[in-house]
Amino acid sequence: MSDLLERLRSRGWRLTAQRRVVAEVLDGDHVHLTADEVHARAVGRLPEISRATVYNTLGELVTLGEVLEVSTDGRAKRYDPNAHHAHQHLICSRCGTIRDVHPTGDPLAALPTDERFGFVVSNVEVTYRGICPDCAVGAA
Amino acid sequence: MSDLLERLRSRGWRLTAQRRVVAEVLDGDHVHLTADEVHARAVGRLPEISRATVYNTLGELVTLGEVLEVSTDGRAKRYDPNAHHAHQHLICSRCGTIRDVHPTGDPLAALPTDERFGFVVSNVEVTYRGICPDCAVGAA
DNA sequence: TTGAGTGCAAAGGATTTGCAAGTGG
DNA sequence: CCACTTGCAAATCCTTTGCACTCAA
Repeated sequence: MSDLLERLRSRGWRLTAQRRVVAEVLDGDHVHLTADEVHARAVGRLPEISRATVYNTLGELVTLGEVLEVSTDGRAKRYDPNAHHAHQHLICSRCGTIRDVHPTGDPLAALPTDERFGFVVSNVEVTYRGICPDCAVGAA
Repeated sequence: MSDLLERLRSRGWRLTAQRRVVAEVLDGDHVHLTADEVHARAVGRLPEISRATVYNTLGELVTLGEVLEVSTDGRAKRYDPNAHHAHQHLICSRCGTIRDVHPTGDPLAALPTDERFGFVVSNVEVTYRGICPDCAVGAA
């Protein structure tokens, strides 16, 4: 559902064809794409869109808090459109697939005050790594 | 205490001046340096050492499991010499400083079986983000 | 001795930037 | 209309690579 575009518009975000396309690409699938993959899909809908614009737009969406940046161990960052639900990532070490999983409690509570060293802690990222079922089958 | 070099030697790691220097730099401070920072400090002890060698060596140490690669949100990876103690990271969103903190329980246990989607989960990374005391003071 | 390790410089991939031209509100 | 966006290409940053040379074991 594209309440993403709604939210952006109501925030006074200048809506251009390029930006709409990027938002739609992110909103469509719930996979976690790299900037380049977003660009590739965007080109399918709007052939003239440039890579720079995709980067700009993704950067803004991250700043606005509508999209999350996920740095995997590999090189290219991935973008997670699911920023409004607290969730964590489960990454396959072999093929790189990312799945969203949902925490049971508040993971922030796991850090006791005496381990905070005076930091004001506002956020936790939790990433599980393992082998996905598909890769487990394919493994030697 | 450089049992790091001990361990490496006993694993049959070919010991060169460059490798020793890199290991010493990592072993010395418990900060989390970028490859370039490691190189800069290594140059202090061994002026001819090249960046490529530092990258090679860091990569090997990671492969050997002696050092951990930490991908922060920024660009350059940081290297964590504290690979033998289970720990998590507390990162200052403003200045990028990384501190090690120590988990109370096993964070792997926090992911229930029905949230594992058939993955064989072997590892969790937990990263807390916030503002460190120094930056809190400096903030407007 | 001799293959593993090194340095250099050039290649590589991901992302950013400068600036002229386009366009949404 | 006009400040904000875009596209393009070149630039930048981090990292890897190819290859001749060196050195630890």
